Amino acid sequence: MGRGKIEIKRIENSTNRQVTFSKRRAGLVKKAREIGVLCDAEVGVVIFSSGGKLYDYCSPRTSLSRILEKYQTNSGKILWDEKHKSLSAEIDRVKKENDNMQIELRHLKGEDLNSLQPTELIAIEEALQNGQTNQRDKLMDHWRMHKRNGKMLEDEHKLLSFRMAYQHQQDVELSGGMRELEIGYHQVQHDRDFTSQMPFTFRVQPSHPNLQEDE
Amino acid sequence: MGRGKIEIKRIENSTNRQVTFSKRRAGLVKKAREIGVLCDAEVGVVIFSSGGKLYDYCSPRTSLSRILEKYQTNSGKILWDEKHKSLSAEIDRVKKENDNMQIELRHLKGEDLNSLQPTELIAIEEALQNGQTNQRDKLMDHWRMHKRNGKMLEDEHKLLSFRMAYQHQQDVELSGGMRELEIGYHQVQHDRDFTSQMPFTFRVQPSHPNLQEDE
DNA sequence: AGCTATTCATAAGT
DNA sequence: TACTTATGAATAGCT
Repeated sequence: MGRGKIEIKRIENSTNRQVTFSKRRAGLVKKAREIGVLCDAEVGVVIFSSGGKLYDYCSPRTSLSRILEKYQTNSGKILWDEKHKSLSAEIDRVKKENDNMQIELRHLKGEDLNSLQPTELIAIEEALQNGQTNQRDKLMDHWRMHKRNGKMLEDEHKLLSFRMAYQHQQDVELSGGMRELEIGYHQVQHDRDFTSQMPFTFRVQPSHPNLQEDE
Repeated sequence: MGRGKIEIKRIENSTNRQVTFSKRRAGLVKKAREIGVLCDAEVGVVIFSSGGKLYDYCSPRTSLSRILEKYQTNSGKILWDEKHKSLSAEIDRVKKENDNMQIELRHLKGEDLNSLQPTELIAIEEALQNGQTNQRDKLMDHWRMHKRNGKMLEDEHKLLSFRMAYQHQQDVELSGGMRELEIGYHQVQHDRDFTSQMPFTFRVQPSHPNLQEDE
């Protein structure tokens, strides 16, 4: 119900997310109010934005505390006793989530790779490649922006130039490191099915160390 | 929003009221779920039908009790006993840790980079470079081991060869993308202090697309 | 904050 | 009770 259909998943752009949050929060509260009036129901709504800010609504003639009390009675649970258990469970859950993220982070940083299979290593490669592409695009954006605005400070200029030159050097070294592969590659070439699947010409780039400097 | 417009006031016909209640309750919960997912919010909804029956909803990764607890903390309406406070504090601590890791992960994967300064982007670059080096070493280990043991299965052989050739291609492409930098680099060369710090000869590697194939 | 083109939710009808 | 559909609402993308 907008100019386009959207997938129900976290909105990555934080401005859009904030705007959508405001609009939908208003919509949700309106709906809550309407069902209360139309159907003679009691409704309580509590919303925490991702920034932790609290918003709430409850039908007139009552209060959230009263609704909560009624909730306790009706659900047959005593919230405050239950809370204990649920808090502990919550801690466990979040800690587990932490552990998983920790592992993923380690892997992306190249740690604890020993137990991994080639397939898993390749998945990591893909993530890294992807991250690298995005990061470089962004750094290049900075470079271009500064250059265009002509207000790149001396230090920033140095930093960015140096850095991007460094990136290039790293790429060349990585390329070089693959030289050993040539041997293996020739073996592979005998396999027609495989070579026909290769989407590119595989060629090692020599560094041409004897080219003259520019000036 | 139906076959006709309706006034927002109590529906007198009890059958209609009941039907509308069911439909709108479902709609309300759906909206609550959506805002939670889209905007990364925590939502809790409590509804009592006119008959006094209880319905509720709360976002996944939390519980109604936890939401209510947070509500009370935020609204300052009820005092908590110390034990619960400390549990809550623990949760907040762990969740914060969680959020930080989430952010770091996103950054490494190249997401949410817009707000970052060059310095921060460079830190990410270093982590990625490092991870990449380690990951490739490890993959290369697999390759070598299999080759030495002579027991590389056909499929594994293909996978590894193909992958490492792919890596090389990616490196060449990354190198190519840096060509624009030459202009900026020449400016930097005038700065003696800086160039003397550069630990390498920076030179753009052309792809030599017109080289002949082997054999 | 407003403005629409669109998609969505739902009041009636079956 | 559940399904269908004509309509009014909600809202995503823009400005």
